[in-house]
Amino acid sequence: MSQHLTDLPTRSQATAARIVAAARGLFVASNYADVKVDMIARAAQVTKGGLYHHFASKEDLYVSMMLDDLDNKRRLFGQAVAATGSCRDRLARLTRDFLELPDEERELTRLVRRDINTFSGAERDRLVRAYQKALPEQIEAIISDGIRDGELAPGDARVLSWSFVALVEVVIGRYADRVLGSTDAHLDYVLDLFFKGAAAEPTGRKV
Amino acid sequence: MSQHLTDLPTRSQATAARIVAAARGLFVASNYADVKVDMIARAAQVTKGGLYHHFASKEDLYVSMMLDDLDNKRRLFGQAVAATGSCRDRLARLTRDFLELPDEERELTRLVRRDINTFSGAERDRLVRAYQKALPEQIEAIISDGIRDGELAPGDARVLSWSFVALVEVVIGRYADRVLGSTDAHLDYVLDLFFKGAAAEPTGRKV
DNA sequence: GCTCAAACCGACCGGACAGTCGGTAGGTGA
DNA sequence: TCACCTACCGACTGTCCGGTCGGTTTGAGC
Repeated sequence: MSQHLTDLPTRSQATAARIVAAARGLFVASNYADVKVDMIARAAQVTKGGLYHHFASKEDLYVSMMLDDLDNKRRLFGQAVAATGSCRDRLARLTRDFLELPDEERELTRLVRRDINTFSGAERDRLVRAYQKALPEQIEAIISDGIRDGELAPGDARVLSWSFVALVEVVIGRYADRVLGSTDAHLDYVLDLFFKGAAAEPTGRKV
Repeated sequence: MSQHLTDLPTRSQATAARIVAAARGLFVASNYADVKVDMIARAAQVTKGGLYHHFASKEDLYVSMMLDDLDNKRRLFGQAVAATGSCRDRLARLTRDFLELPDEERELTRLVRRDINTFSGAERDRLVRAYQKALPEQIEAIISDGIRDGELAPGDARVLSWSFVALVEVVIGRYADRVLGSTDAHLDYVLDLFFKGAAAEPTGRKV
């Protein structure tokens, strides 16, 4: 190994990375069952045998790909959690970081919810846990602070964080993405709706 | 045909209905690919041959099942659209009608979004159109009225309606369902969040 | 330039599963 | 009771695809 003292990628690592990249593109475009191992291999310029030299199974490849990505996202969004400022500002930062991701990486987030029923037992749990650590839990942390500081009305932080995630997913949908235009418009829509609601003017009436 | 002057179900119709009912239960529990035709047949007390006597293909069975159900929902939610009253009241009625549906029928709504990528071309479009007619379009109609009457702030009614649907889907999730308890609590959560937002108090500040 | 291991190849295997087809059962009308 | 038609049966088939395995290539170290 000429590379044993550096962290330049070895040939093996480069091939594995090529396979993962090819898999990402295909899995984003179609669901788990419709992506064939042969397609991934061809897209990655490897044969099936070569692919299986690096990954134990199709499921292993999928899970590796997702866990890598979710760990990156966890680190990325962790910055917003660690940031100082109002709850709204920190949520804005996190959401902006998300919206400015390359299309493919942003779309990957949908996959967990789309394909999660495909897996069973241990692998499924690993995926769910990684997803929760990357997104809902970090948003929940910010929202909990918001509630504690009186910026948000008291409520279940986890349900609120899932609601927030759901709203973000709406604005990255095909139609909403087109209607809203700029990233700033997306951001304003989500934050305004989440904080102030859709009513025409602040209603002060008792419930 | 002894039944030709009545609308009592014939033996054939009864069997077809049994198959559809069995398919519903199984498709709600697992995704399209994981439900085998043999399982549906067994659950419906028919053989595979019998099943294929009534439906041209697995896809045909799935689509028939969904179109039937979506048409029922379209009629059900149409009542809220036709109702008089404030935008909030009509949305509340529609949402309550939805939340009070039997579990299985409520869950069916998720399937469209879950399995839609499984199909291609014509069948896919039919499903999407039926779904849009049943849910987003009817909500959009109510929301458009709300904007026109000044009850809601100006905005894209379709994006708002999808946001509303997304919030409803959150509260029927496992965790939120448990935390919120009663149907009324679900309803209040969704409507308050959608209309007034999550902020602690009505903010009057200029944007 | 020889050696050995890791990387890679691709024809093949075997199980799963949607769909078929030749046949039987049951009921209806003449 | 006979003729006929629809409903239903279930063993079988063809295909698709994840995974395997005996082999070849590559290149690092000596």
